[in-house]
Amino acid sequence: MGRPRSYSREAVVEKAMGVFWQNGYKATSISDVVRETGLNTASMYKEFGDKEGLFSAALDHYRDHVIGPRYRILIDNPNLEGVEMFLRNVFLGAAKSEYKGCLMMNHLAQKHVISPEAAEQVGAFCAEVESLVEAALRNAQAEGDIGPDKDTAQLASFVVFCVHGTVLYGRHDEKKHVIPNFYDMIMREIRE
Amino acid sequence: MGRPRSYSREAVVEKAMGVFWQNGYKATSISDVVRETGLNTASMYKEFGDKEGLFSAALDHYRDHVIGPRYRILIDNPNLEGVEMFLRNVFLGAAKSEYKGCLMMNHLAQKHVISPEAAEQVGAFCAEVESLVEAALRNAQAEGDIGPDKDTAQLASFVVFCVHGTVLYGRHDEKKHVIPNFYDMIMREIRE
DNA sequence: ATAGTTTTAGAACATTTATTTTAAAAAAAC
DNA sequence: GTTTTTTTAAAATAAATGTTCTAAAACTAT
Repeated sequence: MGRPRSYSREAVVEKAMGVFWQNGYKATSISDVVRETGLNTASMYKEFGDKEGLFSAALDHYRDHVIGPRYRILIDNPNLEGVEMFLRNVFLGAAKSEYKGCLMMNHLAQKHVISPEAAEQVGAFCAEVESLVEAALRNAQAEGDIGPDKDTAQLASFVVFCVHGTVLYGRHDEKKHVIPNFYDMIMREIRE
Repeated sequence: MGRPRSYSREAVVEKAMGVFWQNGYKATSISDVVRETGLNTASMYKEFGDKEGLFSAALDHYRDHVIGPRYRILIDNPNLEGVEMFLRNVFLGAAKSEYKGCLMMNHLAQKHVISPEAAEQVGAFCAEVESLVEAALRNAQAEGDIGPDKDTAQLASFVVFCVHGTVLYGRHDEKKHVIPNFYDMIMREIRE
């Protein structure tokens, strides 16, 4: 009952995410978001509470709709083959994308610019993806696909760092062509 | 003639750099800088023109006094040994540092938050350090210290990415211990 | 000393920002 | 059709921000 809302929450979050991704938290104003989403200020605040609430929703959306799907293949194939497919996808996809960096990683160096809660979200995200990779690597080790002497935790850190950091460096536009080659380097690091 | 200034430009830039480094450009207010440096607003604007001018001076200072010295050893030893010493220093030093990331890299994902001129400065910096590394690697190749099939440009990209990006990831505090091990991985990548 | 020059402290200004309020608009319930 | 409920549009507010101005302070040269 009551007047029906004229917006879709998901569409709004999707667009807001784009603005935060492009500008960073602090450099994004509510006006920017309002302009981009078409949603008015009052509804914005009613729906998300405040700017931080909106950012938090954007982070969740990023996890669930941008990064999450890319890790799907690793969840379905928690082994060396999964790692391989995952990395191949990531580095081929990244080469075509806009190189805005990883929304989460971009805010890793700005932990005290965002709220403690958002920092927590970012930290949890890093831990989560790293443990996904490590689980796959541990299985690979158990199956004898990688050496028993390999430090899977360290390798997982390395992989996540490369995956979520390379794209950032890729923003330096003329270096785009280098990105896909990271795939070979990383796999060699895991295998040999 | 005239009243003598009560501040040292270099000391001011040094402190301003620290604030920008910690917060990022947009999240740093002139008030923050004034509070931190003790310098008053008028002198700030007389000396640097505006906020962008101050940030530009901070970037220069970072290049000349923070990163520059670390590359000294590579300039003096433009060969494999130089690369080795450089990386050892960087990764051992980074393990002890504060993990604020690389001031320049932190702004790579925020190119249009800062001014085009500052973006230019950041880009030039990346190109500069990369060509330093590549020069050393090319010499190493000429001297037969690394294989003739190695793509020195690509390796240089990889090294710079790791050097200036790892520290960023290192901010994820509990992973600090992983950082020093990157040294081995990178050297293996170069050598084998 | 006085005049001239530059820096300083801090008030002043204009704009932007995050957020709240007010009143009209659009639907459902009775 | 009136009441009730929720959303909306836009004005209003309050604080923060980038920048400029004013007048006093601190020095040099004459």
